[in-house]
Amino acid sequence: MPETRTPARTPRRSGRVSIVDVAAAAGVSRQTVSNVLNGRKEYYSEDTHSRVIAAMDSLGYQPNRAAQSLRSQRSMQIGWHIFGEQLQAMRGFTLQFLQALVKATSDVDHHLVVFTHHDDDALQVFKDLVARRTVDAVILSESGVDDERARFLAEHGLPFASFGRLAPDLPQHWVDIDNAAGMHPLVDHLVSAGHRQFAYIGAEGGEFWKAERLEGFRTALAEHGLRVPANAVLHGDDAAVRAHTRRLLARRNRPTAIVAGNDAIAAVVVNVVHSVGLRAGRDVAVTGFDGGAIGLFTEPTLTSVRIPVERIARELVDRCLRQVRDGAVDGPGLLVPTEIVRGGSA
Amino acid sequence: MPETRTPARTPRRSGRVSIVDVAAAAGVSRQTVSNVLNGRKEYYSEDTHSRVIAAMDSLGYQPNRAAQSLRSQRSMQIGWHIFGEQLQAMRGFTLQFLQALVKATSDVDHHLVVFTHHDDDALQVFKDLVARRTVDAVILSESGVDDERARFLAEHGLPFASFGRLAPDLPQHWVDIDNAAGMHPLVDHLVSAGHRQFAYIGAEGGEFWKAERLEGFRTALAEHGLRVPANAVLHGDDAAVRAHTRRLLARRNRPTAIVAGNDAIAAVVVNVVHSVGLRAGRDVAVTGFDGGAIGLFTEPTLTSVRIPVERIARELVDRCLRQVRDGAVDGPGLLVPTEIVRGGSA
DNA sequence: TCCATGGAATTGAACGTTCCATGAGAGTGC
DNA sequence: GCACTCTCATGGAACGTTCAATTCCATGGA
Repeated sequence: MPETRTPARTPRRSGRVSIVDVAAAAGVSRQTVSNVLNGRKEYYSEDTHSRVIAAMDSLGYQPNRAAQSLRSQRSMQIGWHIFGEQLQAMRGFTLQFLQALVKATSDVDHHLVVFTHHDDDALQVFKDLVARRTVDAVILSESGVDDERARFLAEHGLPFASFGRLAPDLPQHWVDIDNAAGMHPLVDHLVSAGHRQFAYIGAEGGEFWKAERLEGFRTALAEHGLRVPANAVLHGDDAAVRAHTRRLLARRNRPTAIVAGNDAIAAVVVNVVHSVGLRAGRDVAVTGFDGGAIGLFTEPTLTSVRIPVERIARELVDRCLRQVRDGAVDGPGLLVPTEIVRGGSA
Repeated sequence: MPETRTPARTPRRSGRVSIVDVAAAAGVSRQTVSNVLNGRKEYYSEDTHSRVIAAMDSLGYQPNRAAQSLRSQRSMQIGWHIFGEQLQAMRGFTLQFLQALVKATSDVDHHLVVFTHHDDDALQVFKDLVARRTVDAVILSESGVDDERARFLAEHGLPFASFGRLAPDLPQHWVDIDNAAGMHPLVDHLVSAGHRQFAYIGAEGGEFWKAERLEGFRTALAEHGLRVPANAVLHGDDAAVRAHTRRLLARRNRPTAIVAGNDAIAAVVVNVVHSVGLRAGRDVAVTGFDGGAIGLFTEPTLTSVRIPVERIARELVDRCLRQVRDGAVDGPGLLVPTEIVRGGSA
């Protein structure tokens, strides 16, 4: 009998082309194809490499993620966890950040899976992630310094990276912007434009970045020998911002420059400025912070501080993968610089 | 030697608890645990069911996605593909839609994977998806009637559902809002408030929904015996919208109501209205369309038409899963109703 | 001649689940 | 008592890949 068994050329039931089909076509073994696929150059010759590549191309082979994932214990997926508030409210750069994350992950041949929590237990999502290993790592954004999500992930050994500084006893896997430093060019610009009377309107809430922006604002002013009166530093939600702004503008010695804690607030301020018959950028300078799309929809457009989302996304993904590859690496956090965006509002 | 080899009770190298551990703990077979897991009630008794559940709980068992996926040929993941423009521009509900999708997918025990394309070849992403089967189905948003993505997916047999109507020769797996119908209550409201002089400012581009909103606007007016003058129907990008609005407001017989094609445009219009010293909602009525977060950031807030994103997301996911389960089911598309949102702008 | 060396490739096993075919045991009908 | 059905349960195989160990073969030194 010339051939006892010839299962080789049948495309197998699933119809999809697998690694063994490629192996057969290239005249090598399964494992060799796998090695080529994973670029383990020390295990194959230049010649076989090209034969395998040719076979893969001609068969239109694509490795099966589930199989790779099962065997290698890697999902090739990165999770992104966001709070509902980030979506509800118009945190200007959330969308840009999403796009940046999709790009950053796909650049390293990974996929981005998005998570939110809906019920009370914010950690439930993470318990599932840890147990089922559906993602190799998690990116947290809008994290507080003492983020319970980060703490949980650290305890359970799931790699993560956080957009926002973390407490010293947590692994320092974070990327953040230097909010305080970002304020300086903004203030410099305003002062050199002749402004001396300032007001600050920030978002309510105790997050680190909120305090830091205000602090940076104060420090920057101080460098010019200026200070902001205590009654001109205000906080609040949407409605409060409107009210604050109206009252500020009604004062006898009304501020000539209103510095907002973020673009969304600045947009509201601009609106209120107009609604009382003044003009932003001419009668009152208004600045934001984010540098996102919101600033383009106001009239005039916002002068703001741009957060380099693409860079941040890349760094976060990079930190995640380093942990996946090398185990827990506890490097220092990273502060990325911001840059000022000139619009018409200041 | 007392022990030659005893791999039995050792939790196996990976350290994770698997289906066989549960089986051992419950005193049943692997397959029975699997059956319980998948709710195949005809294959186990009530008694074994509770024993298995108890064992799973006490061991903290979570099924391994990769293994399930490999064997069952289901990834339990749904992809969402978006164009860069949806992220760059402030398509108001993109974020809300994201949140709704995350919720809708997690409600049916699936995950959401987000895709964009970066290079020229928009279909490259889909070629990968088809070949690697990383997702069971794809959700398209902002789809044109003759969407090439939908056509490609239909050809390659990957289930999909589209937010936006599709050409008749494509599988009718779509959900959409009735833009024309949505305009009617808005116009009714304006007319009953006494408005007779209308203008319309829409986004540029030939998308179906843009034409339909304008058409709905016209029809609704006609029902009141009114019509909009040809020179008061305008289109354009951001800058053009500003210019258009200024010119409209400068006319001797300026419109008393400006109907915008979406919230982003309406926001710009409101801004311009204020910047020329008028007040939206008092001197000029302004309406939007989307009913998203943008409308809350203008002063006054926008009167608009709310798109029921949660409902749409649910329906899209549902359509996807029906295809995955039952094969290609070619039901009719679904038009979901909108509702008017009352803000201060009209 | 013999053995160590090392590059290139191969084979058996394993990852954790579900599919498939089969089996044990109890109940039913004749 | 026997065949039949029905419920519940089982073990082997398979999904497609990578890990770990092994083989093959040419080379070179002792």
